[in-house]
Amino acid sequence: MPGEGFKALADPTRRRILELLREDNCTAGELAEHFDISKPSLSHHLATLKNAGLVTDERHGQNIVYSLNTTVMQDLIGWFMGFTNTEGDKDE
Amino acid sequence: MPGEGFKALADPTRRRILELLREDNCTAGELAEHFDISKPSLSHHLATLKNAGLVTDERHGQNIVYSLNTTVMQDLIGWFMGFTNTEGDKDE
DNA sequence: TAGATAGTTAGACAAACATCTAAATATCGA
DNA sequence: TCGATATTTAGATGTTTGTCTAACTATCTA
Repeated sequence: MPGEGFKALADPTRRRILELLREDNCTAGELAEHFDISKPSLSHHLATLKNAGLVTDERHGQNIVYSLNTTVMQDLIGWFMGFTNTEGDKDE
Repeated sequence: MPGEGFKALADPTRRRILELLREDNCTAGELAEHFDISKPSLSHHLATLKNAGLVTDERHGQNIVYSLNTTVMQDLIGWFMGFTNTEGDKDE
């Protein structure tokens, strides 16, 4: 189930988008200013992130505002946490 | 720099390999028993994980034993941790 | 309602990826 | 050294991905 999330994180542009949204919610246009790719390409990345559940979008007039979905982020962190403390996990 | 790590995690077979190695070190052959893909395909996945620094390998006679490199795993976790506690990060 | 602005959808294309079979390398045991 | 076993490397192939331009949809403003 979290497979889409991991795939979404594989691209550096998408990771950077998440980092920007961590600071503050942004419109698609504001996000676009940070990258050297076309708006359709950025839109495609946003759709990938949305599909993975990592971001949500909401229209405000002409703009569409994107926000981080921390819940899904937490799920991914949960997977990673299984790899910390491996010593204690074993029956030893 | 952690880009290779994230790309390596994008594939479900590779994530499963990491989960298996979390339990115990394995030879390439032992790992292969858990998957329905050819040995060369598995070897390719292992090379990807090795290239990302997520696993290390060591030859023991005829076998090559793979182990998790928890250090690089921790680096990835570090990236995720930046997404927890976002409220406290802001100047508010 | 017409024009401008914000953003997405459609379609094409090259690069990257996962997979396979066949062949090569490395080690062990007789 | 020869044959068997473990694994990787090479080369080919179909699929997925990231990118683009062109066209479309939605909203605002005059």
